[in-house]
Amino acid sequence: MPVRRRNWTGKPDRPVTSFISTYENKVDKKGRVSVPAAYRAALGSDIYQGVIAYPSLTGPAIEGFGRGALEELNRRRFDLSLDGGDFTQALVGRSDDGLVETIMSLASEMPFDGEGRIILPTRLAEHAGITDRATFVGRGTRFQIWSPKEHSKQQMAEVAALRAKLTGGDAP
Amino acid sequence: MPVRRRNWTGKPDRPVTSFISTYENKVDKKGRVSVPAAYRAALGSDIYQGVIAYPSLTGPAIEGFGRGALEELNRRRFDLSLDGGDFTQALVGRSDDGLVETIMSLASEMPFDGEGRIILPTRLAEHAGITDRATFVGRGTRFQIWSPKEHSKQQMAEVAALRAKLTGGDAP
DNA sequence: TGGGACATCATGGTATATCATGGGTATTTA
DNA sequence: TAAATACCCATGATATACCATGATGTCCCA
Repeated sequence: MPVRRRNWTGKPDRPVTSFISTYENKVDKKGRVSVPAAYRAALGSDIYQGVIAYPSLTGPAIEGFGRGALEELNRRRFDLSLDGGDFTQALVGRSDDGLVETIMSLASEMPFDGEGRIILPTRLAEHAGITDRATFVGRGTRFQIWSPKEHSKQQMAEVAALRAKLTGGDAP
Repeated sequence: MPVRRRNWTGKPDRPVTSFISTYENKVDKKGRVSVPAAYRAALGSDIYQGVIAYPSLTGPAIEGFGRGALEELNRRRFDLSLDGGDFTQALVGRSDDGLVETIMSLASEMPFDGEGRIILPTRLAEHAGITDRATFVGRGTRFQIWSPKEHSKQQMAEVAALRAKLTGGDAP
C-alpha cells in the first residue's frame, strides 16, 4: 500500500510552506534580482540549493519552486511506476508524462547569493520578457516570475474572469 | 511592579474557533489596526501567528482567515496531484483551480505585532476603501474587514434583502 | 450589591533589525 | 585572458520589536 508522504518540504516543523502575495523587484545591471524574503522563508532548508525554474508553457512567465518539491515529484513518479509493476515505465517513462519530462529538460537551478538574490538565465528572462524589473507571483505550491507589464495584463484578465464567474450566477 | 500582560496568545479556557460579531477599530497613521481580541482567541489554536487576507472578488472588503488553513489547503492541493498520478498538474497548476491560484497571488500575510495588531497592506486597504477606521465582521469560518461606511450600506442591503424574502414576496 | 483592585484591551510612540539594492573584488569558466 | 560568476561589505528605507498609557471591563470581597 502506497504511503502518503506529506511534508515534501523535508522539514516538518517549518511553519510556512506556501508562496503567496505578489512582489515587484528590480533587476540590476548584473542581472540580479532579490527573491522576496517571504519566498525565501517558504523555501526553508531548500534555500541552500537555490530555486528550480522553467519557462511556463502557458504564457510568458517563469515557473519556480524549491528543490525539495522537485525531488518529491520525481520520486513519486518513479515509485508509481515500480508500484504498478511496470518496470519498463521506470526506465523509459510513462506515456502520459511527456510534459513532465519536457519540463525537466527545460528546468534550471538558480543559486542564491549571500543576499538572497538570483541571476535569471538569459533564456528564461527572454521568454518572460523581463528586462529591468520582475514581478514575483505566489501560486501557493509554487511561484512565477513575470515582467511587470505582462503580469498586470494577466492579472486583470484573471480577476475579470473570476469575477464574472462568481457574480454571473451559477451558469458557467 | 508592572507585570507582563501579553499572554493573549495563551489558550482560552474553552476553545473557540469561530469568528462572530462585529467590531469597529481605529486605523492609526502607520496603518495598524487591532484585531478584535475575540478573533485572536479564535485563531489561538492556529500555531501560525498571523492572518492571511485577500481582496474579496465580489465587493469592497477584505477576507481574512488563519495561516493554518492556507497551509492545509496548499498541502492538500499538492498531495492530490501527486496521489492522483497527475504530475503535470503539480507543475503547471490545475486547469480548474484558477480561483485558488489567483487568490494566492492576491493574498497577503499579516503578522501580529506584540499587541495583537496587523498592518493593512495599502493595496487591500484601498480595495476596501479603508482609511481611518475598520469594521471587522465575523462570518463564522472566516472574517471580513470593511470600511465602516461601506459596511453599513452592505448590512442594510443584506437585512433589506432578507426582510423582503421573509415578508412573502419573492423579491427579484 | 456596591466598590475597589486588577487584568485586558485598544492605542500611541520610539529604537532596532531586516530587506532590497548597489558596488567592489576575488575566483572560476570558456 | 576576457567574461561571467561568486563572495564580500555598505547603505537607505522600511518594517518589526519593544515600551508606555489611559480606558474599559471583570472579579472578588466586604
